[in-house]
Amino acid sequence: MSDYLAGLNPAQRDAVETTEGPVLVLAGAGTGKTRVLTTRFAHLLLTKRAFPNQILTVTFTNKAAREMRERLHRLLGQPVEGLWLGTFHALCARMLRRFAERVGLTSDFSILDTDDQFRLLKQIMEAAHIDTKRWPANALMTQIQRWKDKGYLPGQIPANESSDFANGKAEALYKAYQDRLKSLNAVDFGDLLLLMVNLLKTDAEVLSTYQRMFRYILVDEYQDTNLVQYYWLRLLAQGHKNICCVGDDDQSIYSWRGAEIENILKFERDFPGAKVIRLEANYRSTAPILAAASHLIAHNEGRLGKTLHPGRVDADGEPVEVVAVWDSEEEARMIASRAESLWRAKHKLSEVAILVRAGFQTRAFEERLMVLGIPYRIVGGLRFYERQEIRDALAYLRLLALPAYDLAFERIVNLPKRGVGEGAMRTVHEAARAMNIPLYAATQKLVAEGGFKGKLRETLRGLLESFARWREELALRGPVVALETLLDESGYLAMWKADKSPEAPGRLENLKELVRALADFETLPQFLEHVSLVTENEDQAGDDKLSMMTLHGAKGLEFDTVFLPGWEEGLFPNQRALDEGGNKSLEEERRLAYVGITRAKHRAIISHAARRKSYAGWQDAIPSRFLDELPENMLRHSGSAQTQPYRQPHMSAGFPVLAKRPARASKIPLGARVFHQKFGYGRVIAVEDDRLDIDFETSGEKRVLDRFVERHDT
DNA sequence: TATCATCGGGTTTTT
DNA sequence: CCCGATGATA
Ligand SMILES: Nc1ncnc2c1ncn2[C@@H]1O[C@H](COP(=O)(O)OP(=O)(O)OP(=O)(O)O)[C@@H](O)[C@H]1O
Repeated sequence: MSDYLAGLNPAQRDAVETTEGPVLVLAGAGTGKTRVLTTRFAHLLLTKRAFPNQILTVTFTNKAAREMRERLHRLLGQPVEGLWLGTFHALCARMLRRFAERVGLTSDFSILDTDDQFRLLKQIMEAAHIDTKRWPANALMTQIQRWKDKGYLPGQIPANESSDFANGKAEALYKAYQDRLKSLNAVDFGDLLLLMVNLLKTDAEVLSTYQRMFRYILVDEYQDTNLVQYYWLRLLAQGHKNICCVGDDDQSIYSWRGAEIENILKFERDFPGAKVIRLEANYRSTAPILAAASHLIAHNEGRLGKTLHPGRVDADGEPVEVVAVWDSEEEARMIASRAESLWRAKHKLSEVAILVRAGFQTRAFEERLMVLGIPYRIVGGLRFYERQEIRDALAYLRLLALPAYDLAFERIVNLPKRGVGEGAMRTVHEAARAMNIPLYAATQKLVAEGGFKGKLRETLRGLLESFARWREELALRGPVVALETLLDESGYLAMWKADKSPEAPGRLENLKELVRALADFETLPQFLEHVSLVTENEDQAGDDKLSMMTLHGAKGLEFDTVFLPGWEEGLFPNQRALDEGGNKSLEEERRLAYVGITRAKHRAIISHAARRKSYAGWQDAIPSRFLDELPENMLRHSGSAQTQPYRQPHMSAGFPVLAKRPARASKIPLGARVFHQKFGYGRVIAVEDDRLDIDFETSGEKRVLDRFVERHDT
C-alpha cells in the first residue's frame, strides 16, 4: 500500500509524512527535493487528507509542472484530474479569470506578451514626449517589472525604491501604463501576481475562498521566488499553514528577475515553528562531480550551509574533465565529435546536454552537429509563439476573439501591406479617442459614415467585411477553419509565399504548425490562454536528441553527460553581470556554475577556448576564474593547450594574453557628480583606469565602468 | 505610402 | 556581424 514511500530515504520520508504545519526542505542539488514534493502530493491523496483540487502546487516552469503531472500519473497508476499545479503565473491567471471583475477587468482579459508590452510602453512614452533614445522603453519595462516583483502598485513605491528614469517620471509612466492596460482589458505577466496579491489583501471573500479551498500548498524551487510570489504564498497559507517549500540557496539564479534568497529566511520567521528538513544524500552524480561542485560553491559567502555526500551505490566515477582548446571552433568540433562517439557507443543522445551561459553560444554547436548529422534540440531559445509570423497570426486570432484589442488591430491592419499608413491610422486613432471606443469600432464607424477616400476606403471596408466573415466562420466551423481561411484570405500566406528570403519557407512551415497546435484546443480563448502562459516550446521528449540550453534553462534537469563550454572570463562569469552587480553577481554566476556541474550524472566536461569569434572578429579570452576554484584532484586536464599553465590568467605563457579591457584612463574626474542608468545619481570616490567607484545616492557604493555613466555636475 | 540605403548600437539569463 | 530604427527617394 505504501509502495510509493519505498523509494525514499528516512529524511525524505520525514519530509513526506510531516503533512501538517509549515515545512521547509533545504537541501543541495540532486538530493531528491522534487521527488519528495511529488511523493508528498501522492501521500496526501492516498491517505485521504485531500482531494486533488485541494492541493496547490507551484513549479518553476510549465515543463516542470507537466513532468510532475506525469510522475503523479505513474505513481498513482491513473491520471489525476482537477489539479491546481503550475507556475505562479498560470495559477494566478486561473484565479484572476474567476474574479476578474473585482480588479476592474472582465474574465476574458488578455495577457500581453513582451512585444505588446514594449509597444504599449513606447506609445505611452511618446505621448508623454519622452525621448526614447535617451530613455529606452526597455529600461522602463524592466523597472516596472521590478516594482511588480516587489508588489508595488503605482503610488505605493517607497522613496528609496523610486527611479531616476526620465527625470523621475517613471512612476507616472507606470501609472499611465496600468491605466492603459485596464482600458484595454489586459494585463501583463507581472500583473497576474501583482493584481492577485492585491485582491487577496483587499478582498476577504476571495481570500477565504482560496484559503479554504487549498488545504495543502507545495512549492518547488523556492529559492527563486520573488517578493510578490512570497506574499501570495503567505496569504494563501495563512489559515492552516500547511505549506511545504523545497529549495536550495546555492541554486538561486534569478535575482535579475527579482528573486530573493532571503525568502528562505523569511519562511522561518513568518511561519514560526516551521520544521526544517535537510537532505544530504545526492543520488544523481558520481563522487568526483559532486566534490567538484561542492568545492566550487564553497567560494561563496553567506551560504546557509548544507552537507552533501554521494548517495549512489555506484558513486565512483571519472574525474571532471577540463579541456583547453585553441578557439571556439575547435571547441565546437571537440564537443560534437565526442557526442558522436558516445552516440556510436550506444549512449542515448537524450542523456547528453550542452549547457551554455548565453543563448547565442548554441549557434556554433548547431552548425557542427548539423555537419555530423547528430540530432539535437534547443530548449528555450527563440520560442515558437514569439516568432514574428506566429505573433502576426495570433494578432489576427486575438482580434477575431476580442475586437476591442487595439494592440492586435494596430499590428495587422497593414499586414500584409495594404496601403494603410500613418495618415490613415492617425485618423482612426483620433476618432477612437474622441468617441472613446476601440480602434476596430472606430474604423467601422468611420467607414460607415463615409470616411476615407478611394482605394483606402475600399481596403478598409474589405478588411472589416473579411473579419465579419471570419467571425462567422469561427462560430460555424471552429477555430482551425477560421485560422486557415483568415491566413489565406487576408493575403498573409501569400505574402510569405511571395517572399524569396531563405527563411520564408520555414515561416510557412511554422504557420502550418500553428494550425496543428490550434487543433488540440476546443475553443479559441483556451488556445489564446495557453499561448500567453506557455512560453516554452513544446518538446517532443520522446525523440533521442542531444539537448542544448542555457544554464538557466537546465535548472531541475539531469543528464548522463554534460558539456559545459565557454568557461572564460567575460563570458562566464559574464562581464556585464559583474559590471552591474559586483560581488553579488559574481556569486550568482558561481551558483550558475554549480547548477551546471550538478546536472551531470556520470560525465562532466568543462571547456574553455583561448580565442572566441564574436561580432567584432576574434577575441582573445582567458580561462574562467571558476576553473581555479575546482579541486585539482578531481580533475583531468586535456586539450590542445594542455601544457599551458592556464591557471595563471595574468601571466602570458603560451596563450596570447590580453587585458580584458584596454586600460584606458577615465575622463571623469574624482569627485564628479554622475548619473547612471540603473543606480541613479552619485559621486565619484575613486578612479582606476576606466572603472569608477561611485557612492550612489540611493543604492550605495558601486564599481561601474565609466562608459555607463555621464557627468551631471550641478 | 513603400522601399531602399545608411546609421548606430548591442549580445545574459525568462515566467 | 546582424538587428532595428531612421531618413531620403520613387
Ligand atoms: N531516495 C532515493 N533513492 C534513489 N534515487 C533517488 C532518491 N531520491 C531521489 N533520487 C533520484 O535522484 C535524482 C535527483 O532527484 P531530484 O531531481 O528530485 O532532486 P532535486 O533535489 O530536486 O535536484 P535539483 O535541486 O538538483 O534539481 C533523480 O534522478 C531521482 O530519481
